[in-house]
Amino acid sequence: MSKRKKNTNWGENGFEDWGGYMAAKKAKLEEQFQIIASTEFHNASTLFQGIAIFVNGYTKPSADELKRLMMAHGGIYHHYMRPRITTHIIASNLPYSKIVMYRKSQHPVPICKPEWISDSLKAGRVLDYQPYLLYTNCTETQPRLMFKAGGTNEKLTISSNNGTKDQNCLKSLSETAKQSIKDIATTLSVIKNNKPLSSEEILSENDPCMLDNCNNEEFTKPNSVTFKSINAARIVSTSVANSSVAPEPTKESAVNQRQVQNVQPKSNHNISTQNVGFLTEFYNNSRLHHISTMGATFKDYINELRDKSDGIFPGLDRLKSTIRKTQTTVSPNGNGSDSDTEIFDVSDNGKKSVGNIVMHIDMDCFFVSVGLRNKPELVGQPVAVAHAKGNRKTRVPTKAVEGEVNDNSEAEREGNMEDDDFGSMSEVASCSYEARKAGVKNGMFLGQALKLCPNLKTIKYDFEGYKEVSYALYDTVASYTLKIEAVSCDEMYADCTSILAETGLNPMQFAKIIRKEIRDKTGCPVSTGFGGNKLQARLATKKAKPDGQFYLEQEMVRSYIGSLNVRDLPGVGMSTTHKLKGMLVQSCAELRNISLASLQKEFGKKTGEMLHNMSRGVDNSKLNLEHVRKSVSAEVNYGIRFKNSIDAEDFLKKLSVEVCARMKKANVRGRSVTLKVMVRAKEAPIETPKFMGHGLCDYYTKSKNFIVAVDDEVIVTREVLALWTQLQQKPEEIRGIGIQISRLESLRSKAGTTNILNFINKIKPCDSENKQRGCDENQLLLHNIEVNSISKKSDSDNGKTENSKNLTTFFSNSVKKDNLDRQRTLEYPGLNNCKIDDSILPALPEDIRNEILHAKHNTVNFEHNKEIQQPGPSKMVTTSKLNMLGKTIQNEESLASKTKKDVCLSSDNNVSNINNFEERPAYNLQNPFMTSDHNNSLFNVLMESETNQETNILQLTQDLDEAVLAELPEDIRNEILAAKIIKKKKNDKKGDKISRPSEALAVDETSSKSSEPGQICISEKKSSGKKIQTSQESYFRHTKPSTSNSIKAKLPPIEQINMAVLVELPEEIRNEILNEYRMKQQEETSLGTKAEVALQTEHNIAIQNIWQLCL
DNA sequence: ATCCTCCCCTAC
DNA sequence: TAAGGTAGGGGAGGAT
Ligand SMILES: Nc1ccn([C@H]2C[C@H](O)[C@@H](COP(=O)(O)OP(=O)(O)OP(=O)(O)O)O2)c(=O)n1
Ligand SMILES: [Mg+2]
Ligand SMILES: [Mg+2]
Repeated sequence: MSKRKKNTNWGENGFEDWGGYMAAKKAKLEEQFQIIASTEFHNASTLFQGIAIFVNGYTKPSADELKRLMMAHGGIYHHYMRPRITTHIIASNLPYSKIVMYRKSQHPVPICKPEWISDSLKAGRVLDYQPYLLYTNCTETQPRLMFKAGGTNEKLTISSNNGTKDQNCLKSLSETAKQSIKDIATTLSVIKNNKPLSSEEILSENDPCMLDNCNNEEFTKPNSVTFKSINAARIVSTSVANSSVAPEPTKESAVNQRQVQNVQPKSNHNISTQNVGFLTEFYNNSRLHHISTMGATFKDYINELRDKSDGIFPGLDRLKSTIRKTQTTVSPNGNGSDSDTEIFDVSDNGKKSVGNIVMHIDMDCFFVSVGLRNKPELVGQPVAVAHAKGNRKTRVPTKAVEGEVNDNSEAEREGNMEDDDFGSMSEVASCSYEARKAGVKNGMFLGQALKLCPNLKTIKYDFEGYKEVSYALYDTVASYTLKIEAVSCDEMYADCTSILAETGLNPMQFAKIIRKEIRDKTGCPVSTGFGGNKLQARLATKKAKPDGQFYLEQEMVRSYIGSLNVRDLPGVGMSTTHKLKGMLVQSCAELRNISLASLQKEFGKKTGEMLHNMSRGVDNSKLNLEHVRKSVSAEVNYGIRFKNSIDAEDFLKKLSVEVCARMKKANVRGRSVTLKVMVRAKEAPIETPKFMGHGLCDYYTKSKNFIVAVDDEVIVTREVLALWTQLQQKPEEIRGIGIQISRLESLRSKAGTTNILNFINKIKPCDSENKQRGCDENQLLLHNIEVNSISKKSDSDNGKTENSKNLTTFFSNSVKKDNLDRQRTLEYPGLNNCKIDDSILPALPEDIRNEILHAKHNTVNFEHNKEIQQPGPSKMVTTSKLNMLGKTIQNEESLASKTKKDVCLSSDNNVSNINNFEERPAYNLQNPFMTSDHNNSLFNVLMESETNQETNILQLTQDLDEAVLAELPEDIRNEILAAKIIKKKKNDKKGDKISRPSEALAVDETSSKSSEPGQICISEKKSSGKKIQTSQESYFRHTKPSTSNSIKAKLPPIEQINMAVLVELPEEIRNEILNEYRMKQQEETSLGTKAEVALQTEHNIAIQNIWQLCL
C-alpha cells in the first residue's frame, strides 16, 4: 500500500488546507425524482386550501413533488416544521424519537402518510386523514425486517407485510427498510435507555450490518445494543449463501474479491459502483453533494421569495413597531440598563450616516451545531461531524459505543501512526470551536484530527436537520429584506442599509436581534459581520466568530485587514497563498506593498487587481441578487470501480439520467455536454489509500455541443456514451466520472434563445460567410467530423497538480508497460517521432494499424513539430484529431519532462473519425476520414468520400433522423435543414402540398418518441476543430455540388422548431423558412385549422408568440 | 479588442 | 473502511 504523497509543494502546514485532496466531484439526487409526474398546474385548484404541510424525511412522492402538489392546489408547503402554522406533517417513516417529539410539542399536528395527499388529489377532495395517520398501527404497512441468521454469512433482508420480497434488499436496503430499523432500534433504545437515539446515529450504527454481512466486527461487539435489540424485535436472521446474496456475482471486481479474501466474510458494501443502489446511496451520504445542492436550493429559494414577494417584511415590520413602542416607553436619552431595551435604543444612531451596510451571516460550525442541538452534554467539547468514528486503528473494538457519540479518548487506537498515516481517512465535515483550538479544521481527515485532538468526539450527519435549520435561517433574514445573496446553506450576504435606516438601529443592535431570533428558532449559534461592502462584512464575520458579531467600521478597515493573513482573504487559497509567499508576502499589510502592476503580472489582470483592492478593503462587487445558473453537473469520484465496460456504461447511463433530472428540476436545458473521467495514475496503487477513494489520478475531459439546448436523457445518454467510447479508457482504471452540462438556456422566459429579442439579436449582421457556407455543400462532409478535444491533467491526493501531456490511451493501454515508461510518445500525426513498438501493431485494429504505418512512412515535418520542441507555456494538449480517431496521444508524464509535458500539438493534425458506435450507422457512413494533406492513407479515404459526395449528401438528408442529426456539427445541421426547406419548397412548387408535421426541421419522426420535440442534438466542436475545418475547406473548395434538389421534406409544426435552430441559419434561408410558415399559416387559417395547433407548454406559447410577431 | 475553449482555483 | 460534489471567476492562448 503506497503512501500518500507528501505535500511538499505547499510548505506551511499545508495538508489540512487542502483537506487532503483537490476538489473532487460527485453527483446525483435521489432517483425518486423520476417518479415525479408531469403534473400541470394550469387550473388553479384550491383543493388543499388551509392545509400547510411539512414533509419529514424520505417520502414517496418526494417532498419536492408534494411541494408542487400543494402549491398547485392551494396548499402550503413548509420547509421546516412551523408550530401553529403547519397543519400536517407528512412522512412515510418517522423514527420513534421524532414521533414522540412531535406529539409532545405544544401544538401537535397529525402525522400523515403522503398517500393522504395523493389520494385526496385523486379523489378530488380532501380525504379524512385518519386512515392515513402514520403509526397508528405501526407495522401495518411497514416492511418487516427479516434478519437471516446462521452460518457465517448473514444478510438482512426485508419482507414487506404483503409477503413480497424485496429483490434488492440484499444489496441495499430500501429507505423504508432502513427507516424501519431505525424505528425499531430507536423504540427499543428508548425503552432500554430511556433516551431516544437520533435516527442518524442509529442508522449509521447499524449500517455496516445492514449493508454488509453481519459478521462484521461491529456486529460482534458485545455492546451492540441496538443490534441485539433489533434481533429481539422479530427480526429474523437467516443464512444466505454468497451467491444468492449477490444478484450479480459476476460484478465482483478483482479488488472486491481481494477484499473478500482478506476480510473474512464477503463484503457487500453498497459503496462502489459494483453495487446496485450505489448512486443513491452515495449521494444520500455525501456531505459535499448535500451542501452543493442545498446551496443551489437556497439560491433558488431567494429568487423564488423575491418573485413572490408582496413587499411586506414581517420581521422588519415587527421590529419597527417594537422600536416604536420602546421609544415611547423608554426615556429617549437611552440610559436604560436593561439590555433588551438597550437594543432598541436608537437615540445615538443616525449621526454618522455611513453608506451602504452589508451584512454577512454564517452559522457557527454548522453541522456540529445542528448535531449538538439534541446532545447538550457535548456542548463545550471538541466535536466533529464525520462518517467514521475514528476507530480505524483500533485493533479490538472493546469500546462500548452507546449509539450516540464516539468518545475517542477511550478508544484504543494503535500507538504511533506514521507521519503520513492518518488513521481514519474519513473527512471531518465540521468541527466545533473547541476542536479548532487543537488545530482541527473542516475537511481534515478524522485520523489526523484525532492526532491533534485525541478527545475529539464524532457525531453523525443529520442532513435533514441541516436543511431545516437552513430554511429557518433564510426565512428569518428574508423576513427583513430580500436583498440577499445566498452563498451556501449556512451563509449569506444581505444589504442592510435600508433596514438600518428604517429602524434607526446600528449594525450591532440589529445583529443582536437577528442573531437571537435565529438562535431561538434553530437552537444554533450564528455570527454576523457588517461592513461597507461584501469583503468587509465577510472579514468582520471572521472576527465575530464564534457566536458573535462585529461591525468593521471604516476607520478600522485598514488596520484590521492589514493584520490579516492573505489566506484569510476570500478567493485566496493555497495556490495564491503559495505564490504570494514566494513574493515574501504573508499579511495583507505586506500585500499592499506589492504594486498593482506586479500583482497583475503574476496573477493576471483581474486577479491582480482583486488582490490589490482586497488588501485595502476595497470591494466594488455588488450583491448578486438574481442568481442565474450557468451549468448543471453530476459527478462521482468515490467508489468508482468498474470491472468491464458494461459496468462503466451502466453507470454513465445512470449519471446521464441524473444530470437530465437536474436540468429538468432547474428548468434549464443545455447546449454542451462534457464528460470527465478520472483515471488511476500509472504510478498509483490499484487500491487507494482511502477506502474506495479515487487516489492519485489523471483526468480527461471531452465535450460535445448540441445545436439546440437539450435535457432529454436519451440524447444526453447517447452522447455521453459516445464521449466515453471516444475516451478509450480502461474501465478498471476509472476512478471518477463526471458529466457537466453548460451553455444553459432557461425554459422560463428569462433570457434564453427562445426569446424573440435574442432571436433577433443573434442574427449576425454579416452573413456573407453564412451564405457561402450555406451554399457549399462540401461542408457537409467537412463538418461532419467531430472535433473534440481531450485534455488531461494530473490530480494527486495531496492536491498537488501536475500537468501532463495528453495520452493516447489506446496506445497506453496496448503498449507493453515497459515501453510506457519511456517516452514512446505518439506525436500524432508526426509519427516519424513515434516510438511505438512495432510488435504491438498486429494487435491493433486494421484501420489504425494502416494509419500508423502510413503515417510512419511519412517523414514530412509538420508545423507542429516545431512547436513540440519549444517548451511552451501551454499545459493544454489539444488532440482533436486523435480524439476523432477515438484514440488519444499519450505522452507519458514524468516530472522530469516538464517541457515535454508542455507540448502543444498544433491543430492541423488530422485524424480520421473512426467511431464504431453502433447506434449511429448513418453517421459512420458519412464520416469521412480526415487527414492532413500529407497523410496519404487518410487522404485517399477522404477523396473516396468526396467522390460520392453528392450522393452521400442526398442520402444523408433523406434518411436523416434525429440520431444522425444529433451527430452533426451545427453548421452542417443547419445546412441540411436549410436544404430540406429549400427542397421542400421546390417540391411544393411542383405541386406537393405542404402539410403537417414531419421530419423536416429535424424533429425526428423516428426518435420523437424518446426525445422531446424541438430537441435536436448536434455534435460539434470548435477551437482546435476549426483549423481542421479550415484545412478541409480549402481541400474541398473545388467541389461544389448543387444544393440538394431531391430532398423531400414537410414542414414541421411551428412549435417544433426551436428558435435556436433558426437563429443559426443564414438569413436567406431563415427568411425562406419564415415565408414557408407564413404560407402555411395562411393555408391553415383559411382552413380553420389553426386552432389545432394547441400549444401546451409555456415554452411553446412563447414560441407561438414569437411567431405571431414574425409572421 | 473580443470571443471561445480548456483548464485552474476557490468556496462551502 | 467510507460516502473526495458542484458552481463560478478568471487566465492562457488561439480564433476572429
Ligand atoms: N471542507 C468542508 C467545509 C464545509 N463543509 C460543510 C460543513 C460545514 O458545517 C458547512 C459550512 O461550512 P463553513 O465554512 O461555514 O464552516 P462551519 O460552519 O462548519 O464553521 P464556521 O463557524 O467557520 O462557519 O459546510 C464540509 O462539509 N466540508
Ligand atoms: Mg459556517
Ligand atoms: Mg459558511
